[in-house]
Amino acid sequence: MSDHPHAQEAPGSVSELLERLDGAIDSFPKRLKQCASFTRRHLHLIAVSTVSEMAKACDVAPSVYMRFCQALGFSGYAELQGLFRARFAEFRPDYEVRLASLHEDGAIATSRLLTDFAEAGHKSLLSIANTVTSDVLDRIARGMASARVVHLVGLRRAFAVVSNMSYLLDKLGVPANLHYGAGMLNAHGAIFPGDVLFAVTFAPFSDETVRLAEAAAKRGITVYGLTDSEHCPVAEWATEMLIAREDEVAGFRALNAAITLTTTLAVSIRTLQQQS
Amino acid sequence: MSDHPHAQEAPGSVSELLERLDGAIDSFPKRLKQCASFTRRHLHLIAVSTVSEMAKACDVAPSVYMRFCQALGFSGYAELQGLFRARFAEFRPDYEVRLASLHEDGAIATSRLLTDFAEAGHKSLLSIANTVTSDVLDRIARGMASARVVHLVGLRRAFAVVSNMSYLLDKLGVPANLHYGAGMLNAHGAIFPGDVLFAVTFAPFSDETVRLAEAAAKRGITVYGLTDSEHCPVAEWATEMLIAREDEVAGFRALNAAITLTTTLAVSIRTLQQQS
DNA sequence: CGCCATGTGGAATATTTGTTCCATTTTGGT
DNA sequence: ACCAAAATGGAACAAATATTCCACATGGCG
Repeated sequence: MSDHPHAQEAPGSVSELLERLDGAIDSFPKRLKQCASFTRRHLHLIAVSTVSEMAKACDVAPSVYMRFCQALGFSGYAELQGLFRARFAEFRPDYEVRLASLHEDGAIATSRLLTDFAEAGHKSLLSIANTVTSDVLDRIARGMASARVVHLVGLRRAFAVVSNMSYLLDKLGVPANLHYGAGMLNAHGAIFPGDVLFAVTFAPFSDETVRLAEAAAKRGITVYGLTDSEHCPVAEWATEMLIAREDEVAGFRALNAAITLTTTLAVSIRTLQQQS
Repeated sequence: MSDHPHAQEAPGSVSELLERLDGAIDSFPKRLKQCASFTRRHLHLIAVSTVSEMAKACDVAPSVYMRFCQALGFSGYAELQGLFRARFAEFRPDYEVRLASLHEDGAIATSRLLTDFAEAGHKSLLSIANTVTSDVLDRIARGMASARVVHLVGLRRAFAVVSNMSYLLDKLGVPANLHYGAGMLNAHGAIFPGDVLFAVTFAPFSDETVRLAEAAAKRGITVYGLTDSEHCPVAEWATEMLIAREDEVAGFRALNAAITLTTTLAVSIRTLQQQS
């Protein structure tokens, strides 16, 4: 005997929310559609906005946004917002406990792992929208587009990121040079004035990457950095820094934020090329 | 004649805040030091937390955190928080309007790209949760965990995926062999019975990757494939296939789905190791 | 054309959150 | 060991925010 024809459970994850949003949008009246489409595109705002702010952004009354939340199965805005703030329960994550529970049941664990990583991915993507300002990205794109050669360095976990970047820059016709290997990073032999260096390193930071950034900066080369924490030592030598925080699952992190940022960077360069 | 010995202006940017934090931390008493050091390391939490939450995370009383804000020159927590929420004001203008003005300002175009790629990432992650069943993932994980050597092959866009996989397998102690380079893939020289091959290729499919999968399969090697479409020719030779559909933006695709799948795979292998 | 069902937004209320106050504890100097 | 100054945390108060309610508008259908 509920007020709504089909009383639903509240979505418990970002994925579920997105699915419900996509499923329900057609059956919504005008104003709720407005809410749905704006919210869909600006999920990351929910964590840091009040109902009135979201309502205003959607160009509806606060009470309408309230009904929107309820139409999705939430008790109200607070519960919806909780979904996006929940990640920060990583304060005292009882790390050990999660690890233990992870291998207690193998069959279930694998299926849970996938949804956990997908969820962590959603959150990482939200996080870059929140922490990266587009003007930094824009300045880096301009710097790379006009560089003589773009040097890429990233070891271990960061290597996938720079190798992807190398592929993208190549496709765009931007001269790029991927620095490989341990002990082989050679700033003096190959890096010249007018070049830029794009250095990627995640905590714990790779000494070699940091030293290459330092050497380049000291020779007057523009250095851009991509990392996952505010304490990256490359920051000291970099003209611009990008921070891509990744949510973790059982101590492992995927590379969603970093890959998305670098891909955006590449496409952004293309936009610049097309304008000139 | 202020209450505080040196009345300061409130920091107007995150950089200023950090400088003040670093400059003042030594002169702070115990509890304020706690606030400063936790806050320094978890700046990103401020935007989405209440005073009580921050205070609790710092292990101090809310009133202490309040004084901490004031010691930094803010009128209170709200003003400090404003610093981290302020940047989102730029999202307030109606979205449709911004769409039209895409070319007039580079930073706006870049910002639009970032939200588009984040959105594409969300969709890609949803897609794997919907199309990949965990038992396939589980079987691949078991196959890899018990292989003599895991051979990895992926060229061009897929290379970042396999190089990431190579890093992860290495970290887990799974013997892995990353096959590099064009024309150099050599099935006969290095792949032996008991090995498995993990082949990654996205449309348009790389001939060399497909041929290596074929050669391996014909020699009785177990082949696993990861791709982005049902029509991948590797499927013909593979024991198991993973399909990671990626959404595109302006003809470019990030690698969210593929990276998330492979990371899940790796952690899944670790789970198996811990059970035995 | 008028009625009912549904959608809408402003204004009232309840709840949460930020902020201040002050009694008590701790610290450091003599 | 004593005192003064500083720091601390609980509890009261103020402000902001979420949520509900209801009068009004709108659109479909007899």
